[in-house]
Amino acid sequence: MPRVSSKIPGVQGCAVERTLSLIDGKWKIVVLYKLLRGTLRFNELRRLIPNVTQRMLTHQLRELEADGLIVRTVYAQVPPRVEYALSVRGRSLEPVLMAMKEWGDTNLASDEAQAA
Amino acid sequence: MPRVSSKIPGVQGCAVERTLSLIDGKWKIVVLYKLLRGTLRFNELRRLIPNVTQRMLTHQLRELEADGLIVRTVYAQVPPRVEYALSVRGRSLEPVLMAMKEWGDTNLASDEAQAA
DNA sequence: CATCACGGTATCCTTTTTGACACTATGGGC
DNA sequence: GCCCATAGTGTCAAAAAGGATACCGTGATG
Repeated sequence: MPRVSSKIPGVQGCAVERTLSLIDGKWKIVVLYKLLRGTLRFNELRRLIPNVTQRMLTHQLRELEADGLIVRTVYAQVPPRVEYALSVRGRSLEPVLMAMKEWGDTNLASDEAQAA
Repeated sequence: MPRVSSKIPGVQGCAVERTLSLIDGKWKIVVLYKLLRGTLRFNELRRLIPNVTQRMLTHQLRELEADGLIVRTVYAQVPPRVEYALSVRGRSLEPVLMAMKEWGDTNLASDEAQAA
């Protein structure tokens, strides 16, 4: 991911870039997507997202949390119980996710090389 | 960037991920942004995007072209003249870019740590 | 003759990101 | 006593992305 490019604040397009930097990361979007439907526990996410490793999932969740997009709730139990949910801010990303989904659905459907 | 994660097609959220993979890359979004306003030549883009190196700009433009988002037109002149413009497909990304911009404008404005 | 602008390439190196794999603590079930 | 599940962490290594720098050919300009 880009991870914020220009050090100079105020550069045009900065908002877009910064937004992108928050949802970039190989699994973040999927995580956000899954969470749109409701709170999930760590291993539920793991099962919903095949191929993601524990380390990666943890890492992405930590970044999403640090960016204030999700909320992590730990229940002091044994066995541990940790729940992840979208924060208000995270849920506000829904239009962005949806715009991307719609674009993808109509523009990436079945074919690959369709320039214009 | 993620660059497409799951090999298994049909995974939910795939469209979003693939869309993301197209606009990821440290400068792609800025390039697309600049091109929303009209055709630009290589060095015009360079001047509009401070900090980008020639190598990076070329690279990003090539990927955008390969993905069918922009169109590259070479005029057989000396000195060379190469123009870049959004393709129809590229322009159709406008809602996505705009959704990201609006989100960024309202959610990243001035502050950083505002969880919820 | 030397220099500039154009639109790149080629090469090398560093940083960032991702992945594999092992390991941890606790309590319950068999 | 041994294994399972939970929700991680730590270490190491590979791969990908990004950046710095130098170079190319041409024609006009000085």
